[in-house]
Amino acid sequence: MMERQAGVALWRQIADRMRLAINNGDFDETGMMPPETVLAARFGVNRHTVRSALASLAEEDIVQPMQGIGTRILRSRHLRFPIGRRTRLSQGLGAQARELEGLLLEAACEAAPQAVTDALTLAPGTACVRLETVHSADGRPVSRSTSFFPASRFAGIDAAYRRSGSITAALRAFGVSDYLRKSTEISAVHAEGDDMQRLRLSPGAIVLTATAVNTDLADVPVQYARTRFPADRIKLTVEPES
Amino acid sequence: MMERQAGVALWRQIADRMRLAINNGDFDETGMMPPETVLAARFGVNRHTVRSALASLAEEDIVQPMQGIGTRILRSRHLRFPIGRRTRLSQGLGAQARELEGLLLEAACEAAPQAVTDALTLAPGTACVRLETVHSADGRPVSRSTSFFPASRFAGIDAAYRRSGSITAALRAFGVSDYLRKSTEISAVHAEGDDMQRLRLSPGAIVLTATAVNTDLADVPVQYARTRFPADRIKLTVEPES
DNA sequence: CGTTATTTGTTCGTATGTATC
DNA sequence: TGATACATACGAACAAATAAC
Repeated sequence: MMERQAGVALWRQIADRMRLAINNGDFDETGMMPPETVLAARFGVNRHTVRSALASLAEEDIVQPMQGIGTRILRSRHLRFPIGRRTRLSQGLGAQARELEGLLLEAACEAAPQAVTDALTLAPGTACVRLETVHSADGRPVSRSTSFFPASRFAGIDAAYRRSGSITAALRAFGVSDYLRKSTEISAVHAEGDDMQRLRLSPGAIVLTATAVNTDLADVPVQYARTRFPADRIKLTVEPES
Repeated sequence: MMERQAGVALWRQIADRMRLAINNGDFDETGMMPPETVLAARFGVNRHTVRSALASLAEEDIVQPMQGIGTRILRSRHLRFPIGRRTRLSQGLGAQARELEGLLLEAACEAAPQAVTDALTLAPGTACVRLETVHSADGRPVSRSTSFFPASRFAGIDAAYRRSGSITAALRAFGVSDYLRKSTEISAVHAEGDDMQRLRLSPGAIVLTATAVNTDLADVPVQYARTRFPADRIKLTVEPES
């Protein structure tokens, strides 16, 4: 039935499937999880194993166990983040959350890695401003970004970002009235280290990674960004649009 | 150092990181993995643990251990699958593999799930033709698709697909000369059941899931498809185009 | 009001897998 | 290779809280 002895604990596999079912709205009628004994029978495992899985979901604030009553579902549903010609981080999630918050974790000016200079068509080792940010929707972290801007043109953009809390506004302060998404590359990996902490994920959680290059209206690259989204909280959508 | 009691065995976490490093081209210069003792030191674990991780990668045909010499890297690099206005499964991967093969696993005509009828703007429970396919590049499975076509318009499209091995050709046989990608939704989950077998993945492996709706030139929905890509073999790219 | 059924919470014990030395 | 410590999974209870009668 379910894979054992594969390097992934049974309780975690079950936690994954339950999280998915919750996000899929499978229990929306009652707002409660089925009883542990029922879940154990459904997955063909011991009740203890189901309890471990539920404890893991409770840790993530997805469910709340209540003795004598059952296990309540606290959160469900994905947010959608649209990727298109004019992709803006804050704007994309705008209507889907009551409160959206951006936080600048770190800013530095340094020689950029080769992947960055290649994408921005800069000479290898060119200095760039690097911004590390996290965005939260209704108190839940939903994205973690690492951005690079050519330092020659955008020195001090970190201060502009700090003032406005917006990349769009910060770029405008440097004369970039508008910018377009040139390319986006999407992959997915298991969460690691800093991302796990910042996005409040448990080990084994999946992050969607979008690597993007933005250009100004003259088609000159202005930003290279790698944004990580928790796959259980965000879906990416691609909308054909001008 | 690395997370314990996390539901994911250390050797699997390390296998994940090594697979990522290999795909990232970190060992391209030599084409060999560093010695086990070096890897053990780098990850801060016992050599046995590294050996378990390497055994797992060998099982996936990613590396090949050779007595007295070292561990050779067999495969690396991602394929890129472009998503755009005119997304075609075979065409997208065309130039990146020597040999591309599509296989029809199953065809059926049945009442479609609600998610499908909603997306295709059909009445709930409308009959659809369902096609289950796998695509392989150079002998490696790279995608697993489930497609739905309204049965009233496309009855027998399975035969057309069987003849041509192409959705584009099969649709053309039904008078759809061209079709466009209306929407795409991307998420990522752990591989399960049938997908694990068909894509030859190990448990805990990540699959990128693209759910798409295609319409004909009159903007009438013709196809609903859910395609699963192994995240360690495929990256999705979003290209703004005409 | 107490009784009963349901449901989560806890404690034993045992066997196997994981990781180190 | 064997010894050791801990995590995982199962099984069989029993305790505690809640709801319905």
